[in-house]
Amino acid sequence: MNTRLIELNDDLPVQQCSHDYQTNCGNCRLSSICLPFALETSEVDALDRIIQRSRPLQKGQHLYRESDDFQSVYAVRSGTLKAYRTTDDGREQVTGFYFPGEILGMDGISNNTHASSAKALETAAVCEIPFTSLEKLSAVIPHLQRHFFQLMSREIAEDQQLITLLSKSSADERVAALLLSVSTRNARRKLSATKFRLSMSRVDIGNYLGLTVETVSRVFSRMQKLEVLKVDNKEIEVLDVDALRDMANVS
Amino acid sequence: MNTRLIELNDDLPVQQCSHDYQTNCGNCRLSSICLPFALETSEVDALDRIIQRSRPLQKGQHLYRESDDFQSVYAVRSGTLKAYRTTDDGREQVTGFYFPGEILGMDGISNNTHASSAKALETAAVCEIPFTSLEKLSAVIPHLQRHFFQLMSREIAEDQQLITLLSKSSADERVAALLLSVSTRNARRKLSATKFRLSMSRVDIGNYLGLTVETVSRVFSRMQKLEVLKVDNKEIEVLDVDALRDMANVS
DNA sequence: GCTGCTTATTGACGCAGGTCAACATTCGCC
DNA sequence: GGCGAATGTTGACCTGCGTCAATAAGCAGC
Repeated sequence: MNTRLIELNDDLPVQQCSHDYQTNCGNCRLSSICLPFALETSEVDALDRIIQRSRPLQKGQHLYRESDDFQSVYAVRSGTLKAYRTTDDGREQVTGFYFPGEILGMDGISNNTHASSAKALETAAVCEIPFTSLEKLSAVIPHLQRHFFQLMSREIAEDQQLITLLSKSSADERVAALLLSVSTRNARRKLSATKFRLSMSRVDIGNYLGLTVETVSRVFSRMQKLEVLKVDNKEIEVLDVDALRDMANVS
Repeated sequence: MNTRLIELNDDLPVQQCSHDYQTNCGNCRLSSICLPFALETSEVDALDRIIQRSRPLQKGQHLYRESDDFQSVYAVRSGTLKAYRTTDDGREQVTGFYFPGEILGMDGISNNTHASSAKALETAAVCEIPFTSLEKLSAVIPHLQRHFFQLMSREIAEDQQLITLLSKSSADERVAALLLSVSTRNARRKLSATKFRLSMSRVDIGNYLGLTVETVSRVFSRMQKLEVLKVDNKEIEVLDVDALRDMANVS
């Protein structure tokens, strides 16, 4: 199995979309999230040369699938993706959501095989970073090597946080924690921290948090009744951040 | 805060213990688990030179603590350690158990601060691998760089498996999965896959699996009644591996 | 616009596992 | 070896969330 190239539906008309194919790392407004600060211009150019940009994924399309050959990691340029695994008995587990500037696919390095699948939750564009090229470049750009070690380490730390959430917290705490996570990640991209659209469905949220759809829905309703949130389907407005923080049990 | 050196209780008499301080990577019988196969003798020697071996940790001693400065990752030489985080409201979450040949501490790379604490569950010896030295060496030994990317990726993949376990599975499934994990890791070290001593307490097991002590205890009793296990306190004998696999829902 | 399909909400009810409590066993220490 | 503390087991009871079911609201395709 090999899906090195992004799976594209060739039946689609080649539409002229708003995504900028000409963007490179040097002028990308996400580079502050995606790249190490300390990189020099020449180094950014070297990185730019190995990165492949391709046509956006449509909603529902896969970027890669579990057990595909691992060739690349990916940086999200626009849209949202979810990563998920399928258990032996056929159930799905969402392991993460990925927003612009974030990197996914790193779980595939250990076996040369993707350990999870990645699917676009809405139209999404990614930068493909072939891993062998990245390795070679890392050996000569110390900052880049360090950056990738750090990115992987952060993924580990975040997974551990999710483990704690799943192991210890009530339904309210879990949903509150997810909303705060989305909120801070929005803020990092200079978007509103209090008013946003959840690109993922209630099913995905529940799956990610280890809850049923019904429970997620009830928590949203409860939070709305308590005037912590204003919920209009996928549009969320956080009315009381402090109350939300209290519910998530964080300081 | 800085605990670069392993925290030792200096009140203890300097005992002559059975651990071999003279071991190096070249003659370590764990190297097949711990190191990449493809390393040449000269490369192993280079690695050997940066590794620090120190006196064993006593049961209960910390190797590092959450929010300590990150300086090194560690390879377990003997004994078992647990990694855990403390939540904002003071609860503990065990995030992993580490057996001989396994590497821990990698979650500290991203912030230069350990994201978890590590504590010896019994007398344990570790090899300390200063991370900056490792980085420099990785840049000149491609196999080593790849190996560490793979190790971190494996940690991510394993955490994701735990996430799935916590999110979806019943108490029986969780305990069965842990026992199978211990069993296969023992087998990798040429120890018995069916008869072993659990170095962790029931509390730690429950904490790791998101269950209470009582539930863990009940599952053990149930499995004993079903003649899947023979349980004598920490001594476990797996009587029916297939049944255990069934309970864990794996093929 | 209408139609059928997917996604979200709400209510009624049941159960797996948490909580509390009593007791048993093991372990560290003098 | 004996004593106290820590750890493990078992039972009775309770509750948060899952399950099932009915209904409502979005949404894509025509």
